Amino acid sequence: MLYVRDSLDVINGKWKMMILISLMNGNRRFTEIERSIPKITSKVLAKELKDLEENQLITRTVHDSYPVLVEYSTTAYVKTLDKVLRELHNWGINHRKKIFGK
Amino acid sequence: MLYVRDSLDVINGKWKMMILISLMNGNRRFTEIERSIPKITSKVLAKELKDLEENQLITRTVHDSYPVLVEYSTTAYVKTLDKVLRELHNWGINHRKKIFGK
DNA sequence: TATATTTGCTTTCAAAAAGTAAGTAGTTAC
DNA sequence: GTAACTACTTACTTTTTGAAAGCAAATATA
Repeated sequence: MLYVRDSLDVINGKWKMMILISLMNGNRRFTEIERSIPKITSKVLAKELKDLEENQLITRTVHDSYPVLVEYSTTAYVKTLDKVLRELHNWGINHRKKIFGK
Repeated sequence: MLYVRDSLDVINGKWKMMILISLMNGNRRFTEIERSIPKITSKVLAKELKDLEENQLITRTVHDSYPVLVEYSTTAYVKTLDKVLRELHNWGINHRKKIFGK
């Protein structure tokens, strides 16, 4: 289990996974993403997006149109997180059952 | 991916997973655990152990011996996290390869 | 034309979390 | 008697988070 630490260093945090999932669900614009994640604030979202970009998990594209659009999308690399996310999802379902009964 | 949030609420944080892994590896005493996790401080460890206990992921047993011993161990429930941890481990290996090259 | 609203953020200030270092009570080893 | 170990706690500093407001440019509404 030595390498769990390495994973956590990248994807740990209250929001990173949720942002990745939001992007995988097709949200691309800043405000879309913000609205898709309950309770996140724009300051935190802006910061986390920068973080994720630095870690090459997402890309930020500015479209030179009128009005200027900024689009975020996941890189191919994020697909490698699929299994992690699936297991977290499964465990979440399970845990919810345990806590709230049935 | 709706339930990832529920999982994160419980096992998120810089240290929780590492503490669970340490316990799964056989460490049971406060100081053992502390020594097994680089850079964790006793204050943070004490707090996280309380958290994990409240979430019923670990148990704390005080042995009324001389000297008094305190032992921590994971509950059966933690076994359900096995897959999550395994995937995080795998991804960590993979990520390390990507960053440092093979 | 004037006002309101949207987008993609940034700024300011307050609160919470995390880290650092030292301390403590009891026990035991030297 | 001095030092060391165990399982923490306390006091203080630094970092991170959060809440709220602001902003420039553009578009929509009245």
